[in-house]
Amino acid sequence: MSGIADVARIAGVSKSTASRALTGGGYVSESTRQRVIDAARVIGYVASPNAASLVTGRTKNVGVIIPFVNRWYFGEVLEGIEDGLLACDYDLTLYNVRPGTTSRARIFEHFLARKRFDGIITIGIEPSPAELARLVSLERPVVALGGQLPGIASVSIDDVAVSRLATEHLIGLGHTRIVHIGGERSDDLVGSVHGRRLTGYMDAMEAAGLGAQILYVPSDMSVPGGYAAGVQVIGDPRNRPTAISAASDEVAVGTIIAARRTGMEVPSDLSVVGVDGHEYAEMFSLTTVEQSPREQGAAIVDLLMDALEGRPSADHVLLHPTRLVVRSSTARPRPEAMTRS
Amino acid sequence: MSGIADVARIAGVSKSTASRALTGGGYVSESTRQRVIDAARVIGYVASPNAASLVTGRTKNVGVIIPFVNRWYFGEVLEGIEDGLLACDYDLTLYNVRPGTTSRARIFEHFLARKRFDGIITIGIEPSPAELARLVSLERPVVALGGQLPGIASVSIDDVAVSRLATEHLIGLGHTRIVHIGGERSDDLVGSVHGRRLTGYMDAMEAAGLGAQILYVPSDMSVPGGYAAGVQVIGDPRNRPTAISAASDEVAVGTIIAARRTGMEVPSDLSVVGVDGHEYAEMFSLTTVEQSPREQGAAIVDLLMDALEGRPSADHVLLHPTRLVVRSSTARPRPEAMTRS
DNA sequence: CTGAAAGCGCTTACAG
DNA sequence: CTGAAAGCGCTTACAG
Repeated sequence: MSGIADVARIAGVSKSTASRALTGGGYVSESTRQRVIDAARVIGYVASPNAASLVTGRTKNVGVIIPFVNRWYFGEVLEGIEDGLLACDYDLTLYNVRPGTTSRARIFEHFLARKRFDGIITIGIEPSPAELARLVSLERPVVALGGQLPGIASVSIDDVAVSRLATEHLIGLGHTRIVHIGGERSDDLVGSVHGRRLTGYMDAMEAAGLGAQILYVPSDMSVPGGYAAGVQVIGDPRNRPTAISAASDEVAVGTIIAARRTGMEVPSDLSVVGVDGHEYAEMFSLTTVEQSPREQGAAIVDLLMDALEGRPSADHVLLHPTRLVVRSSTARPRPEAMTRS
Repeated sequence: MSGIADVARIAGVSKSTASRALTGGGYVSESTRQRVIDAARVIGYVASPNAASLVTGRTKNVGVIIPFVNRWYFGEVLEGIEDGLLACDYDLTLYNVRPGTTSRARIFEHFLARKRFDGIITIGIEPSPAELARLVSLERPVVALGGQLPGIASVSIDDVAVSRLATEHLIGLGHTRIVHIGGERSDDLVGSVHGRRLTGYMDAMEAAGLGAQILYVPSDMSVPGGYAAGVQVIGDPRNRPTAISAASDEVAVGTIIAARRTGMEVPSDLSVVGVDGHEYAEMFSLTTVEQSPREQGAAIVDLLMDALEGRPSADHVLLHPTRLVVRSSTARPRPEAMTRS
């Protein structure tokens, strides 16, 4: 394992000069720089990040705090972040704070305290006050993706608006008996993304004078969750809605699977709309409000880099664009269904 | 930011003693140790990993090289590994070498060379000779999950056997026109998991005297991939098989979705069997050969820890157990279908 | 059982 | 533009 002393010796300069040539700081004559760089390449020299960090105080590493890795949104975002960090020459340390595990406390209290990073990106995390205090105490820039941390720069979509738009799409088609699946009032660790999407649904219903028809069924934000809830909602033939506004595409897909299994046709018997732009959306011809988590991952990296390099960032809270994509999981309700309402 | 000198001062001892008390190495009287620990707690002291690594040569960090984060198997395994490393007090640095990206080369040539880890876990990676040479040149223990690296300790399932078993299950039910979806001959970066599963299918067919009926359709190892391939296979009413042996549950699920969409009933018109034990399996009543990626993640961490602590590991190539779980996506073929064969 | 000293591999003022 | 020296925050022989 060769060190900078070896490079210096081969290039015939001092360690100081070798360091300057390699890191790009300070004056070095072009010819010397070239000689040093060549020497480094010849022996395959790579600076020890530990030693460098010790003196510079920078680690060239970013910590990513994420609740799941195995859900579409989180996986996409994580890959977007990884790409972004790679381009900036940063490593990524993964802190998986799955809700309902004891490891979450351990990570916040023990692992983060090591400060092995120049900054932190949280994804879909709504920290408790104690956790937030921990985060602040690290004295490193923190940026948030898809969660609202007080006083922390963030990137997200407007979760209320997307769900309102999805619901308005159903209302515009003539539906009145619209059930929302996914939402819940209580906000748990994943953040109240589903809570805000429920709000969007309710807003749309009320604005259309359908406040009395508001009905929502809580569900896990996953395909099996949507399936289980869908079976329940569809099961009762007398109170069956004509349309479902799902809190996410995973929930929507689960609902469609449940519908098909029950022998219902989508969209003739039941319209279903989701939110996300999931990779399965096309396969299920799912009408949805699309977001782009990969780009959000890139955007949050940019925001963090601004903070790390002391650049003022354009915006404190960056709202990422979304768009309604109409496919064939939604249609006008059947006439008899409409009159029954 | 307080250092060990502060702890030492408060506890009234030297830095040496403070360090010994905190790291557990060498002799320290019980009372002194307690005083040091208390002092550290009072000021919230956490040793700088950089400084410690610089002298010990250990980073307490593990690099994980993974092609995807967004596929069920990989996500599960990653969470299992994260849990295991957490328990051993190791951080996890993620190296996402998605196939078909330029970042793969950059990671192998640039990022890994920093050696920010005590060891490496590769997941489903079949490195090129050059990449393997890189890995070896790091002079750190490397262990592999689900890929075969020459001379490297590994954990995996018997991919040939699971697929053979799945196919035998179909044959046992009386099927003879069985198509395999997923397999391909060429092996790409993800490793030839699908190649080995194709082999298992062919072995079973040949052993049953059905060699002439062997037929396989390549597909992406994903739900949309299985859907697309399924539509093709099912589309031709004259050559339609009575059963599908899918290379993975994701492919199987995609096939089932395609079948339902085409108006076919599973299993009465078509039996489908998968491999994995995916979280969707139950929702689709999928018969499958179950593996447990989370436990494999734990097992590979154990293997790496053995190597890091100089313990001889029990086994060099550890084959993880699997089991056939019969649900209702498979059944005897219809009589007329059988005679037609 | 404890402390003074050296050193891990770098970078960075500071002189020249 | 270049080099000698100090120091980043720890741990570890080595004496005592």
